[in-house]
Amino acid sequence: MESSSTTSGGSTRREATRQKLYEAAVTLIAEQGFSATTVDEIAERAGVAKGTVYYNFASKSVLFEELLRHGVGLLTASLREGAEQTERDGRSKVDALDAMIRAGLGFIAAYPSFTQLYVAELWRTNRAWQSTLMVVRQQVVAVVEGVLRDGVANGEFSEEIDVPLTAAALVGMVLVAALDWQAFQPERSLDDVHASLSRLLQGRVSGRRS
Amino acid sequence: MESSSTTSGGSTRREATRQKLYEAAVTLIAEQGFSATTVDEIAERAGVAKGTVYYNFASKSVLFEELLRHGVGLLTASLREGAEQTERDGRSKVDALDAMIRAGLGFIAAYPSFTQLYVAELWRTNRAWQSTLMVVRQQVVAVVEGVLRDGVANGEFSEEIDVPLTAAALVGMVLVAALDWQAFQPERSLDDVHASLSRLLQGRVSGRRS
DNA sequence: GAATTTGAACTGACTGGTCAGTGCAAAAAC
DNA sequence: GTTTTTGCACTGACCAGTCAGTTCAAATTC
Repeated sequence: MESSSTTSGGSTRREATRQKLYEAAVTLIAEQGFSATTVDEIAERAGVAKGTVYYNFASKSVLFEELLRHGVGLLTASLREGAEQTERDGRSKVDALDAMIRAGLGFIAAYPSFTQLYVAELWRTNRAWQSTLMVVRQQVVAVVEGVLRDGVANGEFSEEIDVPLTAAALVGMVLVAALDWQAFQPERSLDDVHASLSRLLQGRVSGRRS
Repeated sequence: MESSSTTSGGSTRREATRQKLYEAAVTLIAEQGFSATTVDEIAERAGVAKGTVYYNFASKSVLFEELLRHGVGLLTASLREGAEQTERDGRSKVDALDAMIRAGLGFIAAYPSFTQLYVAELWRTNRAWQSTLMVVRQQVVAVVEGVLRDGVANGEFSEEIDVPLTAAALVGMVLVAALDWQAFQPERSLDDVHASLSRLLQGRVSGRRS
């Protein structure tokens, strides 16, 4: 999150340090995983001493949990914003979904490391931060669920759809398609990828017309 | 959990030991990640001495790479089998896709740990087994791409679709939906989940009543 | 307004523990 | 008698977390 350099109360220096640590940690953990990433590495990459990490965060796990929350906050905000724009224009819910897909792709393009890390850690079981993961997952899926539910309510979507499951599937579709895009065909444009997913969403894959 | 001995080669004693090690490693690594899982744990869970691990595999990484290849072999076989069944019946390519989704869900239900591990490790960069990951990803996506290409060729799918990207998105959709199913709503039946994804695939979400 | 004090932020050497991988003699298994 | 497994002691590297000490800007005192 941007830190307004002035504002009262909180020490800005501390906030800046935390931000640097988030940025260092997110890339390292995305590349290597949580356990393979050492606190020394994070400190070095952030350009601070190891002690500073522990001055700002109670432990390596806590740093990770707060990083997760921080990033998911950005993601959900971005999704919601995408959806709300179409809402203001009084467009359909399919358009809202479409806008969210685009917003999701945009976010992932902007923060690929965070997305990598999110996908890699989300379905692990028996870990210290299990509850944080659940919360964080639910926050993302809930945004999509909201739009789906609205669409069902106004008759735009079939009542037969399973809202939670469909929402999860949509999120997965976007996440995985985007990661694949970044990792294996980064030359493609966002519009390109968005168009493909849009087509898939609207069932124009199995329809024969052009 | 349990799996029959894998077809080929008579079960040498060595083969059986390897299998036990795969099974032990897959659950542990799925839960904790590669780095957080120790060789001692794997040996203990497999009911084998640590020396045996190193008698059978050159290193922890090699064990992991071979485990990946082994599992992806099972997955692609299962997907292909699903698709081929509809092919024998001369059904449409949508049906083949549908059958593959079902086969994928079935596989994931049977080997949830492997799927967890696969998703968690697939988009990591800068790791020792990078090349193995690429190969293994391509094998899975290629199966889906094949069906899509066939469908485009016979006019059943629009020529506008981006085959590689759509294939990746479909794989992602199934993987994530299935992991979510297992992790957060395991009481649902396979049929249930399959029906939802099927509906999504065929664009009956945004469509009018069926 | 210069001198002094305060305390939040930061530093990095150090500790106690963990873990991948080795070596090898003896026992099983085939 | 060859292959495979066992058990276990050992090593060297690595790492999370600690803590006594440093820095410095703002607050306080004179």
